[in-house]
Amino acid sequence: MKEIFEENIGLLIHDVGRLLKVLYDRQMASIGLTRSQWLLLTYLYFKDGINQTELASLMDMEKAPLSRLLDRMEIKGWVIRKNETKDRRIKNIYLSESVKPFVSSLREKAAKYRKDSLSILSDKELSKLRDLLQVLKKDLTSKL
Amino acid sequence: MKEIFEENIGLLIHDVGRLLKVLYDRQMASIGLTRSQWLLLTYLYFKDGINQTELASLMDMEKAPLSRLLDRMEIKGWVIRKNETKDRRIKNIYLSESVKPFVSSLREKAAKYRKDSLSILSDKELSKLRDLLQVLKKDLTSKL
DNA sequence: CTAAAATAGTTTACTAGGAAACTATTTTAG
DNA sequence: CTAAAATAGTTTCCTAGTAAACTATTTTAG
Repeated sequence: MKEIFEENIGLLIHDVGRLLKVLYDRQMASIGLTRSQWLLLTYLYFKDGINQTELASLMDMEKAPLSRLLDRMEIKGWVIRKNETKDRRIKNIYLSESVKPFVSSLREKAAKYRKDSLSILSDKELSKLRDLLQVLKKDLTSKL
Repeated sequence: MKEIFEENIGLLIHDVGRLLKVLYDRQMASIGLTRSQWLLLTYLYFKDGINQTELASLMDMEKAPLSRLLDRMEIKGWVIRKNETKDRRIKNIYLSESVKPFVSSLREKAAKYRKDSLSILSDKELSKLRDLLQVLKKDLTSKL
């Protein structure tokens, strides 16, 4: 009877996503950096100074949770919000100076995790999986 | 630069899972039944009277979030907790009488949603995707 | 120029998940 | 038989997501 649920792709995706997240968070617990937080840092690594609306769109998330994520990161001293002078509604987000030197080593750690966590699949399988997920994501996004 | 993230399978899975959930919840909003709640009902449909520990294990979730999910469902009158008389630590979970007649029509609705939401992929692709996800889930579970 | 609309970000209320500490009960070891 | 260990479920604290209402600011239409 459990088979019924193991056939359900939606649930499988949900479960695999949850497992990847839990394993990631455990691995990185020592640094105290969750996956969402890592993702934020990585975006900033490429787009330092981006504003919240653009960042939310890039990260495919709503502005509300991003705002709270930034609160937590700001408290930890990883990022800084700076008001734009020309348009005072806008806040630009920067990696804090103290964190910058660590980001690339964080990225290495995350890359290693990523590789390990998916090592059960061959390169060919991974690329097939990626293709299928990209098609699905695009289609689902259009239905939103 | 966004490409870097579109290649990241972990994030893709996360996004697709989120999208499937949001679309499901929107579709079912009229019934007021979220996906987790639907899943719970479906398990009970097959395993009425199961206890919480077994249910948690079947649903692949911790007992704590299950307990809270049951609280919400009990308030809505969908399910009932009954104490086991032989071992008073144990609580068995039942579909409420008023809900039983609706569960199979809920299941039909959910099946239709499931089919529609994945219609962009062919049967062959879906079965490939399912296979890959199952392998991944099994491997990740073993790493937990 | 000013009132209305749009935009950027925040707050609040909700569901949902994990981890750890806790209570009540039952089982087990000595 | 009793003290310790194990088990079932709950509570609390955290992160994270959606949706909707809100504030402050800027843009736009008349």
